[in-house]
Amino acid sequence: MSSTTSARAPRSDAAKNRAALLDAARAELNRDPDASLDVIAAAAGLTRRAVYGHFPSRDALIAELAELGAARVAAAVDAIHDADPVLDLALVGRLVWDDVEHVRAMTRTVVRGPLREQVLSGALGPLHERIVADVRLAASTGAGRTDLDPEVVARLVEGAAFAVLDESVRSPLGRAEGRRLVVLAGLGALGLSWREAQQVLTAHAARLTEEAEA
Amino acid sequence: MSSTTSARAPRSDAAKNRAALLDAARAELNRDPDASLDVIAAAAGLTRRAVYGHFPSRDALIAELAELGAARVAAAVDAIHDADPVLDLALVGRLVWDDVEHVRAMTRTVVRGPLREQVLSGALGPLHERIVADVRLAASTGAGRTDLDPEVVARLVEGAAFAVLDESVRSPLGRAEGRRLVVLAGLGALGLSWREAQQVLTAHAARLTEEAEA
DNA sequence: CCGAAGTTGCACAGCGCTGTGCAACTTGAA
DNA sequence: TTCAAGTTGCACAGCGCTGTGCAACTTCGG
Repeated sequence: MSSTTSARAPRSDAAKNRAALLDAARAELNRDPDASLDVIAAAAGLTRRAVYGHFPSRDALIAELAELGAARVAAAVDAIHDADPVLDLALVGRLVWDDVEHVRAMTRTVVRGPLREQVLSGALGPLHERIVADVRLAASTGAGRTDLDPEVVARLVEGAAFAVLDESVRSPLGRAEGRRLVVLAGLGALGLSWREAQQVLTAHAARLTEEAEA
Repeated sequence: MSSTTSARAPRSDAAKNRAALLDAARAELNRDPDASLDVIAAAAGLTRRAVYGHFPSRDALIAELAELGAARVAAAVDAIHDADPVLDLALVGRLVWDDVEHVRAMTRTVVRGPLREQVLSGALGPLHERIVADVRLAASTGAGRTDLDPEVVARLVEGAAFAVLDESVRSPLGRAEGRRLVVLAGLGALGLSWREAQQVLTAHAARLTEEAEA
């Protein structure tokens, strides 16, 4: 279109525009992973040219977006722990899902794309370690599987979560629905039977399936 | 490059070159999902220009490759059945893995890319239906989970297999190793505990983990 | 040995982007 | 008001491809 910058504050604070760009990028890339800078800039009320005043390159913009998201997830997950490794794992699943669910496609492209390593071993590194620790602890208490290397099990748990993400992109899944699925799939990868997994879910419904309290 | 087409039969049968192109594409795309026609043609001992004598476009070449692969998988899986849904599912996992394991990356890009729908609902449609049927049957016999829609469970099972595929691309996994993992992950998604899954694996070792007999 | 199918080599147009350079303009801040 | 930071609009180069056109040439099949 004409990209009519009609009712728009073309410039006020640079910082504000920068934030607008990140927001727009989040939204547009969530809609189309290959959205061009033109589209993103327009959605932010700016010109493609102006983007280069804030970010050196398209990749840099996306990388920063990924970093921000990862940091947010890390913070959300870091706020809640539980001594029981099984419940802890379930909690992690729930928290991550809740934090990411509204940008599923964007998350998916980051986690399936070249940024994967950078993000997973960066801000989300501690999260992976936590999962490994949970898997190991669960194995030692007899709740989780002992037939595979904990590191591999952790990957499978993460993979199960990603599978739910895939599924939720393909066939739009409700927020609450996905929340349950993530937990069930994760616990399944941990080695629990489906009845055990369901038991965990119902026994701790308040923390696992209900909407946030505070 | 020089790409010296030195000791090469530049042309004999057209059909042979066509096959060579498909082979080369399989290999090159397995190495790099974005391999150009130049690279593929050179690997087949031909020129990029000659490719267009066999395929109307790059996409057509890749699509045909995907179709061929899917048909092969479908045939392999269709040759073996079992009345027990749990064992049947495990068998499917094993067979698919064995058939696909040597072109993991290529498989991954097809199954994660735009060809996904076309292939999964095409030659592999019956396979999906078989999985759904197994899931449903397993649920009715009490062996599999009944807490989720069979269609969703089937997706999770497939997702678990894809997760193993992902893992096997990232950290090179042995053929036999992956075979076990696929089965275990699939049965986990079906709702079995890790002990039950292991039991299935050892109880039917001949058909599930040992190398092909005939 | 002849014709046709198949191949080569080259040139070129096109695609949709990204990243830059630059002159002109707008706006915030002092 | 003044100045600089920020923005716009435009033009342009570049990228790495894909897909075509065409005149040679090579080889197979008859």
